[in-house]
Amino acid sequence: MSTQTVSRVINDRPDVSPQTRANVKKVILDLGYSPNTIARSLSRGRTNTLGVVGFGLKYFGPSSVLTGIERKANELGFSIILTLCEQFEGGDTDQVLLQLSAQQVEGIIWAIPGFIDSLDPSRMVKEKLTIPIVYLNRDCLNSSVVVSMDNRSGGYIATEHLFEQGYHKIGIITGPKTWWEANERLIGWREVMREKNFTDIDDLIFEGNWEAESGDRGFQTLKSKNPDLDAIFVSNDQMSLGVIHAANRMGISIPDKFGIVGFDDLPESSFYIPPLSTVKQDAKKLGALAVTRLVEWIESESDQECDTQEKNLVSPELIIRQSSVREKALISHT
Amino acid sequence: MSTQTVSRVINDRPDVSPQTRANVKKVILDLGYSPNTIARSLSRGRTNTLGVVGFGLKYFGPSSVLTGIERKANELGFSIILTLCEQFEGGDTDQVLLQLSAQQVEGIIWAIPGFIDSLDPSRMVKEKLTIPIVYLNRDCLNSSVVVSMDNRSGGYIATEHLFEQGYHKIGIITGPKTWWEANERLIGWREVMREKNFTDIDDLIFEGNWEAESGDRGFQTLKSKNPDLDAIFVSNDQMSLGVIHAANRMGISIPDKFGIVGFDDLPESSFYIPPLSTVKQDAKKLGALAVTRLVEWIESESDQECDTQEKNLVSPELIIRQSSVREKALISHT
DNA sequence: CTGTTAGCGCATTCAT
DNA sequence: ATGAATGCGCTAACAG
Repeated sequence: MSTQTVSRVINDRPDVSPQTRANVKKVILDLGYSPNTIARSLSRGRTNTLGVVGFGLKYFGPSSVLTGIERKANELGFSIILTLCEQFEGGDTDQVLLQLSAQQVEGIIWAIPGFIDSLDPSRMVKEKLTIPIVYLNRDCLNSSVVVSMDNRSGGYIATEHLFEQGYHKIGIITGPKTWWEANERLIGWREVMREKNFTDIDDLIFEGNWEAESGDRGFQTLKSKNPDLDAIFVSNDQMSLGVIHAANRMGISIPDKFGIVGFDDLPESSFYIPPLSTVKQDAKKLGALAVTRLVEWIESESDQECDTQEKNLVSPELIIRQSSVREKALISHT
Repeated sequence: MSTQTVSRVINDRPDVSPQTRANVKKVILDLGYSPNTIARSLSRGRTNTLGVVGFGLKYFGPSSVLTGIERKANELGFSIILTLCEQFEGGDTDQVLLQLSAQQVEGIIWAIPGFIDSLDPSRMVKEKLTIPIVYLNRDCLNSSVVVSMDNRSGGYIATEHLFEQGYHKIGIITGPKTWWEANERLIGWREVMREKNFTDIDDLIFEGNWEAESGDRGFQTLKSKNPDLDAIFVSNDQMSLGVIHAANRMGISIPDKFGIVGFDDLPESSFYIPPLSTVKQDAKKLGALAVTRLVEWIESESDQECDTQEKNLVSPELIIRQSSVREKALISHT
């Protein structure tokens, strides 16, 4: 019995007699044998492995993205090698990319949030690497494949909703301004404000840091600068909680005197007091989409990088709960 | 120039002349060459790769554990292949283990929460596999290496604290009773109740599902069964939020009329209203510890499985905020 | 249908 | 200090 025959059986090749095939299968089962993937990869020149570079799993969004990535990759027959860069070690990102490349991943998902002064891989390294890289949640300007949440539209619908509910002066608490996502949400807000003919809106903007504590501070700051402020679009749910906290402490009732819309739709945000209206992003879907695009690219073999940059936007959805609705109609927890 | 010389340079072997070494290094840099890890693994018989099997990243705990695992593995020079089993596909776990083994991981971290009717790998497969497996957060009874949070002690200190604060009748909202962690926290609570000479405590127990919504239901149920109930130990922070929500709706003021202690210490739980007292678990540390133990085992070569089962408990810490403190002393958000 | 030959890229062992 | 031979476990290409 030669190794080839075994190889054929394992790979379900047609050219084996049913007899031998059965025999081989039986022995494989008895021995508990499983083929060495490493050797197979070396021989085939394909690893069926994807590299994922993330920024940390502290927040719900990134965790969901990763889940989406893993599930979809698994479904398509790819394994995931995970690397997390929590701290901003400059230049280390090149190292990560090189390492992944050395491990022969067939493609990379770069899920580091797009900073303005970013810890991106250097152009030099990127050009040397021939592996497909799909970027997540960042600017579309360059010539790479980028898959993103439509943060801008999210900011827009949130703000628009607040106006529709009869609030008159709407501030924003942003994420750190170096983050692409934070900026996009801000732009969405700006668009609505422009349409409503607001000018001189700088005093309506507070830069938070994604943490609840900064939402608390943001509310105080904005409210003191604008006593007539009656609503805020808050760029994530954690900071929204901080806002609720501060409003509560200051005796400002939500949603009667003050409206809030958050961003993310954490599982628990429907249990805030009051339940939080928010922009829901389907991060799992985003992750899955990134994998789909990446695998398409890998499978296509062709070196053509980007064809459809515009199709890679995932739309968020406005979830209306009590924190932004003055009428007493909506009380159910959805 | 033979491949050997290059190999020697790459692996920092001493027996190369400084001259050639410099040359080779230069060329490597110019070419942007990096060694093929796959081939190296095949040749060396070592992959420097760990397999991690998780259950999902929906909650803060598992995400933090994974972060801890990745960071520590990276530090020790190991890569991580991640597999997530979100759904209970029975028997599939064997598949996962086999797959990981085929990928030649040098060890596995099994971070699937310990269910009673568990989706554990089958004994058959486990015995065939010669790879070290470290289990996370589960029972210590068997002969494997297990690294866990000390959930029991967590339940104990939380409950004890509530009594110390002058609450008299203390219920518990548990996680799903099939989870080992949920059970352990319950046991901790039971111990205190026994010490306080409570009998017939079944009506003080409500089984939740980790979600905020079940905390809400739990509070209502327990309160209606026990009108004199004045505190609950809630087995995670999300459910605690549900409890706060329900209490608020029913006009029961916290902490004056009712005390709550949660479990986890989510980043935002200090911004609940009121800020939540909770049992903080350092999940990153737990993940890191699992990796440390696993790598020790791998490096030790010896087939001796477990030496120090008892050392692998990580202690949680009680964080006291307002939800369990009647005096108005503590108002800071820590 | 089955076996033989060769090679994936590297590292170990032994020569030189 | 360097090079040549050999093998890791598997598969592709060809031969029988």
